[in-house]
Amino acid sequence: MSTSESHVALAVSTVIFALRPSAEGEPELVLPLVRRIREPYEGQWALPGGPLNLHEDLAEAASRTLLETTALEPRYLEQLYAFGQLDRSPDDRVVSIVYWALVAGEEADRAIQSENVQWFSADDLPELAFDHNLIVDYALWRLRTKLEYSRIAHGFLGETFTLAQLREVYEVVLRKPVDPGNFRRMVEASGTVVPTGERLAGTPHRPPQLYRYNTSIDLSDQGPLSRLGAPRTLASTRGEH
Amino acid sequence: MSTSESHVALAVSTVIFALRPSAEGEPELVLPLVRRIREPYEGQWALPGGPLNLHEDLAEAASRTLLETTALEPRYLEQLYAFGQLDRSPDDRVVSIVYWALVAGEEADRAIQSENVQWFSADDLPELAFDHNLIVDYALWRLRTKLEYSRIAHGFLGETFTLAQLREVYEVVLRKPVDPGNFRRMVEASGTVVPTGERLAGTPHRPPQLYRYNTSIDLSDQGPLSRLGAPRTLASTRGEH
DNA sequence: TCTACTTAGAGTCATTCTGACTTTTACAAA
DNA sequence: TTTGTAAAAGTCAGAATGACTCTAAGTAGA
Repeated sequence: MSTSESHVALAVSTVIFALRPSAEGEPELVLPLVRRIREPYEGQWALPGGPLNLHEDLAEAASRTLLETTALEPRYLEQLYAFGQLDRSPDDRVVSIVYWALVAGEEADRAIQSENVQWFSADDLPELAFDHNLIVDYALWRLRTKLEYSRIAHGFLGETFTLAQLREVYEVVLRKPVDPGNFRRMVEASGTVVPTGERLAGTPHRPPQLYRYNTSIDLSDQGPLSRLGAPRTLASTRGEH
Repeated sequence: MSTSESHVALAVSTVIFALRPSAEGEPELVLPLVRRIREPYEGQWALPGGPLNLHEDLAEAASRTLLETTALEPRYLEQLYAFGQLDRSPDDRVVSIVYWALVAGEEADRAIQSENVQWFSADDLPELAFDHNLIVDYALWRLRTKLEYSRIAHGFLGETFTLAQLREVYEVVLRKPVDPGNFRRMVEASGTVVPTGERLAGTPHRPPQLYRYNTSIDLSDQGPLSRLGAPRTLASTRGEH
C-alpha cells in the first residue's frame, strides 16, 4: 500500500453560518467564502479550509481555518460529512472532511472582509469551486433539519436574548413565519432556555424577558460522540459558571 | 505541505448490522468483527476495513471491505462519521471514515465465519482495538435514532415481509415491545410499504399479508446528498422493476 | 396628561397524533 | 368441532399542535 507520492490528500473545510442584516434591513442567513488564488478554479469562490496538519485534531483544523479566514470563533461546531468522490478535484484525489459552524451575528460584524474573503447570502450563491455548491446545500439542509428537532438556534445569538430574537432565527433560517404564542409555549416546555431575571429596556412596547441557554440540560444531540470532548462549542468557549 | 513520508493515513471501516436468531431462538442484533493479525492490537477484535485505494470511492471502499471479510452485500449503506483523534492509533496518525450497513438476516446466514471473522451480539462486545468500541456505540445510537424517524427497518429483511416481521425488527433493535395495532397504523400511514397482494401461508393462524418496500416514495433521508448517486443501496442492488 | 401604537405574555379551542385496549377474522392443530 | 394464535379493524382518552383572542406594559406623539 501507500503508492509512493500519489496518495490520497486529506483536507478540512468549514461551512460557516451567521445571521446579518441585509441591505433591506431584514436579517438574512449568510456565509463567508474565500477566493481561490491558484489553480484549479483560480479566481472562483470556495469554502474556507486547508490541509490537515499531522498533529492536529479534525475539529481543531476546522476551527483554525475558520479563525484564519474570518477571525471568528464558532459558537457551534459539528462535523458535516466526508466528501471523497473521485472527480471532485480535477488532477489529484482529495478527500475533504467538512464541518459546519454557527457564529453569533454580533461577532460576524467584526469578521474580516477583504478582496478575497466575502460574505454571501446562503440562498443566492455564485458557482463555487469543486463540489462546494453541493456541500453548502447539504449543510443548509442539515441546519434547517436540525433546527427543528434540536435546539441550536442560540448559536446565532449572543449570551442573552429575548424570545423574539430566538424566534427570528427560526423564521429567517426556515423561511417561514412562526406564531409567537406557540413558539413561546414550545421553547418553555423544552426547558432549553432559562430567564435571566432581567428585561430588555428601551423598546417602544412592553419590555421582554431576557433568557440564556440552559447548559445543565443534555440534549444528547450526538449520542456517544459527546465522549469525544466537546467539539460542539456553544457555552464551552465563553466563560460560563 | 505534504510532510515527506509522515503524512496522515486514510482508512475506511464499516459497522455491519444484521438480525440473527440467538442461542435462545430469539433474534438479536449482531455484527461481524475481524481479529487483528498484526500490531498494534494484535489478536484483538476490530471492525472490518482497510486503507482507501487511490481510485476508489469512499462508499465503494466500504462495500469492498464488507464483501471481503463477510462475503455480504449491504441492503443499506450510509456514512457514519470521520474519526481522527490524534491518539486513536498508537504510532501513526490515521483518520478513519466509517460507514454503517444493514444486511438481510437470510444473507447473514451465508456469511463467512472463521477463526478470524466472527459475529458478536451488538450489546455484548469484547474490548475492541483502537477506538472501535466508541465507533460501534455511535453506530448503534444512529441506528436506533434513525429507525424511529426514518424507515430503514426493511434493510434487515428480504424482498417481501409481513408487518409482524417488520415489527420484530423494531422490537429487537429498540429493545422494547411495540403494540401491533399501533405499529400497523403507523406503517400504513407512512406509505413506505405496499402490499404485494400475496399472503404468507402455513402459519398456525390467519395468514398475514406480504409487503414490499415502496421504492417510489422519497423519504429524503439525506437531503441534497442523494445527488451523490445512491450509496444507500436497498432496492438499488437487487433487481427491481 | 392622555391617547394611540406595538409587542409581551397568558390563555382558549378545535384538530390531529399517540398509546392502551377491544373485537372479529382466518388459519392450523388437536 | 373445538381450541389456540396472530391478523386486521376499530375504539377511546389524553397529549401535542396550530390558529386565534385578550390583557399587560412600555414608548411616542398629540
